[in-house]
Amino acid sequence: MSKLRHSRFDCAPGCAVEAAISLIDGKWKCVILFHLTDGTMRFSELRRAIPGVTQRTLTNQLRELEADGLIRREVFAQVPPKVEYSLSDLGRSMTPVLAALKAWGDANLDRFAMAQPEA
Amino acid sequence: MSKLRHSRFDCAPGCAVEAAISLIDGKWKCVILFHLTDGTMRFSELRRAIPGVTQRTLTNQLRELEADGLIRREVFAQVPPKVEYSLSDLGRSMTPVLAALKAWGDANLDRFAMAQPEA
DNA sequence: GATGATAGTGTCAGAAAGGATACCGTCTTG
DNA sequence: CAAGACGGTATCCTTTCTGACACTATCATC
Repeated sequence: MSKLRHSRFDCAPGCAVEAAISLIDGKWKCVILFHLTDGTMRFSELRRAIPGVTQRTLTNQLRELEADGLIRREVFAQVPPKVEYSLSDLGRSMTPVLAALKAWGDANLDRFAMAQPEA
Repeated sequence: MSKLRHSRFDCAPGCAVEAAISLIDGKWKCVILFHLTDGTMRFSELRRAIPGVTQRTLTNQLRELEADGLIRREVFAQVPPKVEYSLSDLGRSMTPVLAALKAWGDANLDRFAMAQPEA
């Protein structure tokens, strides 16, 4: 469980990469995280920012991210309910990963861009 | 059957990230990619290297990785069949992403203690 | 003749993820 | 009074992923 001893990638069961992936595995999680890197957002803001995700799914993903300690959830007990989501320190530490993923995506998106519907 | 597997990458800045994630999303894909960073491997080698994955699942994951252009598959038409898998250039370009994931995992694995009963 | 190694494929089945839809309570606005 | 915004829940459903298991073909070996 301590650090993997090889400098090269090690893929034993329970490897660190798998663990990291498991946290951002989810159809919308990385999108959520990305939006939150810009700053705090309310639930409805996220919903509008990510068209195509249903309330239920968004809630689920947020709950999982929260359970994994990647985001913080602040509830304001006021009459029109207000809930703010923001990155935790742990979530912010994920930024390099997201950056690497984004860099890769940006560099290679065109390769398979044709294989998708126009939408 | 290799196209609509990936969700649409049309929208936000997070889409590139989503695209990248979708390629390594799969229970064993990053494990496979890691093993292949060491060099070419045969099917049975991978199978032995990754205990816990079934033949069928391994085949599926390899097929998807191949369909996504991350790995190359070379079939040698000889009597005991021989198939070698190796990273493609695209697959190798994913290395920084895997490295970032591994770095994050190494740094944070202890935080959330996804303790695996690993030797 | 039987068995094993190789690299799969085919079928079945369960789990999990995600989507559709409806509903909740409160308050404000029309 | 009714509708809408807010941040969800609850229920149902479908798709997808993954595992278990059996089966194939060829050749070498026992």
